[in-house]
Amino acid sequence: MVTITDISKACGVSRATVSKALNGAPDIAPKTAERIREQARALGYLPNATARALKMGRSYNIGVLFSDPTGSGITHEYFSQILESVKAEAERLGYDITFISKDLGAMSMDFYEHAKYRSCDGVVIASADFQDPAIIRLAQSEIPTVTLDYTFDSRTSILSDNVRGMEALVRFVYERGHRRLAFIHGEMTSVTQKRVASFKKTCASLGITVPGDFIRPAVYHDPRSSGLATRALLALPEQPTCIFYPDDLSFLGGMSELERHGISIPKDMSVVGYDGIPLSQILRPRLTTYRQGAERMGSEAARLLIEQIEHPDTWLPQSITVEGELLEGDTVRIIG
Amino acid sequence: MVTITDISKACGVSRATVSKALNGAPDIAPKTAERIREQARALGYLPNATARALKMGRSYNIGVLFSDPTGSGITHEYFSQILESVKAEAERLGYDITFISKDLGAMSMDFYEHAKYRSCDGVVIASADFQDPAIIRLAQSEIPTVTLDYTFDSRTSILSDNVRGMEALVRFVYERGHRRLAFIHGEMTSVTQKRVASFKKTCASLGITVPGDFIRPAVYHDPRSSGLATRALLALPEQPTCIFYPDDLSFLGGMSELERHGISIPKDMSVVGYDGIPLSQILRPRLTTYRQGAERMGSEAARLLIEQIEHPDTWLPQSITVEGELLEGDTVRIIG
DNA sequence: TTGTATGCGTTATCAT
DNA sequence: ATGATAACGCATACAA
Repeated sequence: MVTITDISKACGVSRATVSKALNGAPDIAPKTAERIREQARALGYLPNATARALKMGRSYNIGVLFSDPTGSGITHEYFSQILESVKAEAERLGYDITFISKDLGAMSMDFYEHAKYRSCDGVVIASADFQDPAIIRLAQSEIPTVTLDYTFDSRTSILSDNVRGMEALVRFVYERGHRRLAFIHGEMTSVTQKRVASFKKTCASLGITVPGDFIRPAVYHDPRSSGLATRALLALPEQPTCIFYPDDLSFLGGMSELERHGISIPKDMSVVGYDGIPLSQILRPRLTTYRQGAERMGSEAARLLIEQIEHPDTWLPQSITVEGELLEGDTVRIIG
Repeated sequence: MVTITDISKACGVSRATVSKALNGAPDIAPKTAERIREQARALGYLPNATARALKMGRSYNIGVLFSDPTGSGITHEYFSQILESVKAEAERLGYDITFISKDLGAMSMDFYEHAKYRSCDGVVIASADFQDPAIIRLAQSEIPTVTLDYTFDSRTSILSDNVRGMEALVRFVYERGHRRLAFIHGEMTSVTQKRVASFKKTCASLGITVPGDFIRPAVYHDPRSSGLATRALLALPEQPTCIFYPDDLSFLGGMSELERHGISIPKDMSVVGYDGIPLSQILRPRLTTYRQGAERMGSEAARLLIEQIEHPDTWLPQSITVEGELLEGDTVRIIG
C-alpha cells in the first residue's frame, strides 16, 4: 500500500507537506505541490479513508436504514428506487453508504450502536417501524438523520404528498362518473392514516357517501390480502364501481380475483393503484395510479442529510414534500 | 465517545488489559475480565470499527458491485434479491457491506481504487460488464472477489444453472407437444450464450429443427424490445407455438403485444419466461418459468468470499452452481 | 497476569 | 514555505 510516507520519501519532503499538498492547503509552494501530486499519481497513491476517518472524526459514510417488518425491504421496487437514488446522490457528493441493521454477527447492537460503530456521519431512515424504540433512539440521538414519510420532532424529513395524491385520484375517478368508491388500505401507519383521511375528506367534499363496508384493511405489497379484500367487496349486496388498492403490487392480487369472477377491467370494474412503479405502466391495461417521486425523495434525503452534516451551524430541520403525479392509465372507465 | 481509555481509568487498569479483556484474550484473570466487561457495559462502550480496521488491516466490510450498464441495477427484482441475501449473510457473519462504484464525488476512481479506498476486505461482483477493464483489474487484483454468473481465472464464482434451466424448459414444452419453439434472447453475454446454446442443443437432441427466424435478439429487462421481437415473430409466415422470453419482466412486453393481436395465452400461444421472480407467480395466468436461486446465490457468494478472507491459506478458488427450479405455471398449453 | 511501548495512515497545531 | 510532533482508538509484541 502506498502511503503519504512513501511519497514524502520519494519527494524528499515531510509527510505533513505531502498531506497539505494533496489536500490543496494554501501554504505550500505551487511547484512543490505540483511535484508532490505528480509523484502521488506516479506511485498510484490512494488516500486511506479509514485513517482519515479516525483522524478527522468524519467518515464520509452515511448509513441507510431499511427495516421492513414484512421483510420485503429493498426487494420492493419503490424502496429499491429510493435506495438507488440515495446512493447516486450520496456518491455524487463524495459519500459512501452502508446498511444499518441490528445484530451484526455475534455482537448484538441496535441501530444507533451500529451507526456509531461504523462512524456513520448520518443516517437516512428510509423504511422502518417508527414506534420501535430502537428507531426512536436513533432519531433522537446526536447523529444527523433524515426520515422518509415520517417526521420526528426537530428532525428533517422527506414526505410524499399522500394527501394530495389521494385527492387527485378520487377527483379523477369522480370526474369519470364514479360515485361508489371502495378503498382497500394498508396497515395503519401514519401514511395510511393520511391516505384514508384524504380519501374520506375528498369524498365528503364531493358529496359522496362511503359505506363503512367499502373501507377494508389489507397489507401493503401483499397481493393475497388485497385479493381477499376484493372478494369481500364483491360479496356485498351493493358493489362499488371503482376499487382503490393500497399499492400497485397489491392491485395484482385484486386483478386475479376479479378475473376469477369473470369481471373485466375496466369494463365491469374500475381500479386505481398507488406508487406508480414502472411495472404499473408495463401492464395492460396500464394502471391508473399515483406515481410517488421516489427518485426525488431519495436524492433529497441524501442531499439534506449531507447538508446537515457539512453545515451543522446553519442547519435547521425541515420537512420537504415531494410532489407525485397522476398516471392516467386505462383502468378507470367513464360511466354514465 | 467512550473509549477503552475511559474504561481503563474507571477500572484502574491499562488500556492493553481492557483491550484484551474485551476481546476475550486467555491471559486475563477471569474476575478482572468480568469487571472490565461490566464497566464497559455500564459506560455504554462501543468498539470503533474505524480504529480497529486501521490497526488490524481488516475492515469487516465487504464491497458489493452492481454496475448495470442499462441502469436498471438494483431496481430489478432479481438483483435486489441477490443484494438482500448477500447483505443478510454478510451481516450474519459480522460484516457490513458498502457499494462499490466509480467516481466518488470529486475524486475519480475505478472500482479497484474505490474498494481499496474503503479498505474492503473483499468484493462481491454481482452484476457488471465483465469485459470492462476496470472490472478485470479488480477481479485480478489482490482483493478477494467472488463473481456471479461469470468466472475469472483462479477466482471463485457462483453460477446459476443456465444450461440445465434452459434444458428443463425446452423439455417441459416439448413434452406438452410443442415443436415450433422461438427464443427471444437478451444481449450476448456469457449467460446468454449458455442459454442459447442449451436451447439449440436440447432442441437438436429432441429432433426439433429451429428456423433461424425463430431466434431473435432483444434486451434483458426491457419489455419494449421483447414486444418488438414478438411482433416480428407474429409477422412470420409460419409462427411458433411457444415463445421463450429472455426473462420474466420482458415477457410482459410480449404479453401486451400478443393481447394487441387478440392472441390469448396460453390458448393461442404458449410462452415461458426466465428468472422466476415473485411477480411471475402473482400474474394470472401464472408464468411458466425457471426460478433462479437468487437468494442462495447471494448467500453463497457472501459465505465463500468471507471464507476466503478469513482463511486465505486453506482457500482454493471454486465455482459453485446453484440449482434453480422449474415453475410450471399456466402459460404452456398441451397441444396435439 | 498485567503493563509498556509502538504503530496503523492520516491531519492539525505549532515551530522553525 | 516547510517540518517536527502529537493525536485519533485500538491491538499486539514484548517486558515486567
